[in-house]
Amino acid sequence: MAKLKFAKQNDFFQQVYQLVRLIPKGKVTSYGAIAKYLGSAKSSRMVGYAMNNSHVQVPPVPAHRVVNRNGVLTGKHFFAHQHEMQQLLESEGLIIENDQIQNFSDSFWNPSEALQLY
DNA sequence: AAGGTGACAGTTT
DNA sequence: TAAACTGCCACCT
Repeated sequence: MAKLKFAKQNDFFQQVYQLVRLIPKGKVTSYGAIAKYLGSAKSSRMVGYAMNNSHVQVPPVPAHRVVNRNGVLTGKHFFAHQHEMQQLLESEGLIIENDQIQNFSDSFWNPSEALQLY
């Protein structure tokens, strides 16, 4: 009885959420890197799409640590307050200017390398 | 059930 | 050089 409705999105989204939760504080990654790590390099758009439900996920997903390939805070508009994403990143020691992360390459966190895929 | 969508990325003009 | 177009694939209505 009582089927669990939230067991629906178990495939891609959950993997994305888990991976995003593994991003260390002060580090950021890109949608493409996540998609590639999950095996679907072409599904980078879907990664961002997954973040739409990130706010209802539990535990919460640090979506602010995910930006696009250019290091631009493209998803800031999806936060409660437009500057929330930037502020969160700044509180983690990152420098953001004109909605773009400075020294992005230096703060980039590559899941494939960090998790040391065998 | 089928079509439309998108918090991207890569290619072309 | 920068801007614009297309591909993409899993989710959503």
